[in-house]
Amino acid sequence: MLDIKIVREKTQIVIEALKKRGSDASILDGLLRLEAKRRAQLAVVEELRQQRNVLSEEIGKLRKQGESPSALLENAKKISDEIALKEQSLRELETQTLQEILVLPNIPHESVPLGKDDTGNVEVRKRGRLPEFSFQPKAHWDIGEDLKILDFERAGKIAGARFCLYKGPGARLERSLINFMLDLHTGEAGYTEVFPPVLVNKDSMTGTGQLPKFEEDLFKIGNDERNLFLIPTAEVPVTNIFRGEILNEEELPVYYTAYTPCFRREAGSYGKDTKGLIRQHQFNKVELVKFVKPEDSYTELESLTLNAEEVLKRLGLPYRVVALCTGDLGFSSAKTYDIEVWFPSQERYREISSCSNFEDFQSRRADIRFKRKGKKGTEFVHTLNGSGLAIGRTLAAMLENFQQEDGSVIIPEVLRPYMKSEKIVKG
RNA sequence: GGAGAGGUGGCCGAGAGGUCGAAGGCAGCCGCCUGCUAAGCGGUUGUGGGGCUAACACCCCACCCAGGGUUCGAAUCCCUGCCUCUCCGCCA
Repeated sequence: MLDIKIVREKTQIVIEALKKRGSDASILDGLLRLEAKRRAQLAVVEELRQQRNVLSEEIGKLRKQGESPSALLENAKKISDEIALKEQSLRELETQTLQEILVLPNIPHESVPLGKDDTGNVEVRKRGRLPEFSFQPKAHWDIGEDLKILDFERAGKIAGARFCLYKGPGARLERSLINFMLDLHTGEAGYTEVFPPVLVNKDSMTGTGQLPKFEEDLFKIGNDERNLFLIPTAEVPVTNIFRGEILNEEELPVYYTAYTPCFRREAGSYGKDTKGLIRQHQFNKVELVKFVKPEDSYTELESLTLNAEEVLKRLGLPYRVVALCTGDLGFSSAKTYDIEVWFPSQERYREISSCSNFEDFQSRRADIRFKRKGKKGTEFVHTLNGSGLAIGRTLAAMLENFQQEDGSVIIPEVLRPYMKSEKIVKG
């Protein structure tokens, strides 16, 4: 959420930001009008409340002196009734203003390249050698089915489309990747491992920006009055760990890493990646989340991205890093790097991690603040997160990049202690 | 699922319809005193919003888990929800 004061006082900046994102800046008009009304009404209500307070105090004093306050009572009653009335309309204005401001996207950082869609994204670096094959490389779903480690058909029977049943070395590989990534991040990189709830309430979803705008992407538990949602990413529960809290300056930065399953409706992506592990309703992910001081957030974004890249480096998977342009930037993000891994069967890079700095956009929504030593008041922390990495996509990329002509798949060195084997073979 | 207890400032803890943003203690900050460590003494220290400012100061409003209600007036009374604790039952 943007600061209403900024929208009010630095409207031009917000208009520019919306334009850069390709959004219609005229949506601000209604908000500004509402906000003006809201403040006027607030002044009215506060003025009345003051009058009431003065009268009430007077009444109290008279009572104490044993005199009758009946003359004042009538007036006080009248003012009280009026307050109730005006408060009603103030509440309505507040609700409307909040609704409008919650759907405004974040302001892109000045370093974000201009562009209107993903064609405007800028490649920042490229690492690893693309594999060369003396045969026609297969798609990961064919490799997985031939090795009998991925069973999409039976998953379809159990749950439906966009689910997968992992078996034998496939299931073990999934687990190995989770453990490898968590071990890596909790090592030198210094992240603390957390394992959060994967069902969360509405406030949490609003805190990180999934609600109110993107409800159709979420699975909702409908037969329970708590109205919980399945998380689409660990970002939600982990960022909300500190919702409504004030941290001490010395506690920052906080680095968390979490493995969780993730659940997405994938509404509106019919026909996209219908085969394979790329787009599933349920998938595993190891997430990186940081809470930092504002002045550090952009160096923290660089290091967080490097932490995610390290996984691919150690696995030996070729990848590139892309800076998303203003038109492709996510709703809550001020700046995002996508990490994309090479898929030989598709002869292209596909997103495997998205590392973002949200600045104070999420922390303002979620009310996560910190206090500087010796300074008055509080400030919002900056939050960041990135996948480190999406497990299913990593597994898919490994199958494709490390496939052999005989249909087997070589396990990279770093995973062998987890897999207890060097190779996945048929049978 | 059943029966109780409770949620107050950074922490502990009073309060019980009026002058309570909230006693007291601890912690923190400022100063004094003391030639050791320590102790002692005085003062001070919440958050958000609005107004006015170049800014500070200042003024006002709100906040004692959350949301409603009663009342001229609620931390205090009533209702609902959430959370925590104890006991019983059930359960991976």
